[in-house]
Amino acid sequence: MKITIKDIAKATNVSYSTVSKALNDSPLVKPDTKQFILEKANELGYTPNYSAKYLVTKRTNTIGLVWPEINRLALSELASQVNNQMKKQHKQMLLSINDARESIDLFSKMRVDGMLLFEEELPQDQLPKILDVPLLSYGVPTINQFPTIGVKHELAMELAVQEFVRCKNQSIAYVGVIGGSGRRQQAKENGFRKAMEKVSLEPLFIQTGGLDVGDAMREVRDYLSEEKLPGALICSSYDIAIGTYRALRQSGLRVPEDVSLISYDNIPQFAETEVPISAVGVPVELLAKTLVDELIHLIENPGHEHSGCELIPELVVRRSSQNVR
Amino acid sequence: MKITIKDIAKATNVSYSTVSKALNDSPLVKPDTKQFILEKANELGYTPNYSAKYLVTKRTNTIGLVWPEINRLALSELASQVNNQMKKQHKQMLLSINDARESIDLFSKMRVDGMLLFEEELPQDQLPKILDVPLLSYGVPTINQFPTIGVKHELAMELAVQEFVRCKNQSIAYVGVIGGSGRRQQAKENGFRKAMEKVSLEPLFIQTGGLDVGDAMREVRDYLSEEKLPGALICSSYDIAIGTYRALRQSGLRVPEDVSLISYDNIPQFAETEVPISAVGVPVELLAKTLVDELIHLIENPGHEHSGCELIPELVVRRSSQNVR
DNA sequence: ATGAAAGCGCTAACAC
DNA sequence: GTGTTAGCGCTTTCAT
Repeated sequence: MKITIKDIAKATNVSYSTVSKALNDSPLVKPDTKQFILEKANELGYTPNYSAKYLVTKRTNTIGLVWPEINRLALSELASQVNNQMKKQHKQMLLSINDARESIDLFSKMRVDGMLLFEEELPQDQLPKILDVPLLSYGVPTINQFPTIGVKHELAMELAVQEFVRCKNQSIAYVGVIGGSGRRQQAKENGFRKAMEKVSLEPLFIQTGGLDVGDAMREVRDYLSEEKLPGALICSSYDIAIGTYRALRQSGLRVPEDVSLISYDNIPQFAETEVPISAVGVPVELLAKTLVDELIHLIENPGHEHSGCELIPELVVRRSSQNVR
Repeated sequence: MKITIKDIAKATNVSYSTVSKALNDSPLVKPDTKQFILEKANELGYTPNYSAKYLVTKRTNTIGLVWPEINRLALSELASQVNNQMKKQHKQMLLSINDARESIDLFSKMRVDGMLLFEEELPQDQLPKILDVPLLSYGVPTINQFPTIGVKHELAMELAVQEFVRCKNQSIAYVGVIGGSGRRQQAKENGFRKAMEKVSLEPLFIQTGGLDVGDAMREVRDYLSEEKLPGALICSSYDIAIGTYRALRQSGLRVPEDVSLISYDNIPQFAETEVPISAVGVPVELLAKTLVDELIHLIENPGHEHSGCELIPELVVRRSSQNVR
């Protein structure tokens, strides 16, 4: 049924090793022969078998992206940009949207060249400790774990808080998952606490319980019905910001006239909301490029584990925070 | 470096064929031996090599999802539900977010058991005609192409138009890509034309040019600045609906008081917008289940190609269309 | 119940 | 330049 190089060999009257060389564009094959073989291969509808190839080369040229939480826009944008970067490096990227354990397991068995992990709910220490495949995590760097690219979340939160303070906002709340198990979320929350401490303000919190747009919308709405709303909100992600905004609008509150907003996640989509939303975070292209470069470094220099780094976030001011109280 | 069954064989003093049997839980191996081998394998950190396995079994138990447009929420929800269904069927799902040609190519070389294609911009006839791997498309069924699961788009548009008519809306516009090359979008557009014809109303159009939230927001905003807005809008997808809604709000228009809205895509997220949005479409779980069942059928009954079917859409009325004019 | 050996499709020495 | 061959890690007859 399936065409193999042996079939091509038969059809062209050369040995199958010559076919192999021709297909791999080896200089050891006479151009005419090569040409002829290639044509025949095409004609027969030959599709190389990557499994067989891998078995001898030990390279799949494929990397796996472990991405359990598929519908978070900021990560979707990151995934997309990572994919572009990978293409530039001639690596194929495959995604798995099962939970981290399962995905890592599958990719390991597939023998991808490397893996990228978007950390979310699952604490890193629940993952397999030893792995034969290099894995780079986008999360929170720690010792004795996978190499990790992180973000200086404390600095991000400082930038946001300082901007609010500059605009004379004293009453600042953090909207997001509080006390959850996801390490990126924990880091943001802690960053906020420390940033508020630095300016001697009392940190306020709105617990969303989850990371979906709907979680934020529900919880902010409930909060509004019971408590006095702070004048300034720092949302922990794009989706949280969208949910928060919707809840505010439902209650007739205007942004930035009644409430100022700054969100975490530095992605262009914030410019395209009803009211453009100010944001802090590492620019997504930079994040993508760093992740890809670092992973490829890891693949090509095994053992050379430097445990990762933390990138510098930036503040992008848009309309949602433009109101001096 | 990497542990193979031969290493386990050595460590347990059995032949590697026995190890193979033990690892595959064959009844031909004595329970004690099996147990011992399994323990040793675990201890050594053995990870099966799927490539080698495939080479002999011709099964990867893996299906590939070709999904070029990653940040469309409705498709992201569908992908997620498809993944769940696959898990139930003990199939691993892998995604590729490169363009359709490249993704299909990669999955073919990987010899996945089957492929699922979310059709979008690329017309189906630009894809390879013969494929050794079964491919099921989510798009618009046609003869002489891949088997395809579609939607009765005309009926969907009828449901929407009729609902508007029932609420005394005479001025109805379709918001989406007009005259594009994507077949799903074409089908929606045509469905709208026919549905309007049936009720003898003049079809109006707002061209978004693209499928992103931002495209819709920009174009609807521009439209508003130049033309009189129709009283009722049918948005072609979730993202288009969100963009449209944002543009309306920016212009101070209220939904449904000033404008009524019904969107294509039957996903639960429509209940969680600022104003819950009415929608038509095949319920996403049904769509997911049908796609998975049909693909598995295709894999297990090669040659038995029935060219696909069109599912029945449903109307879900929410607040965005609840205004009798 | 266990082992020996063939072979899946391919690459990479090495020989000619 | 081209052919021969070993072997990658595994499953699967077929012997024992």
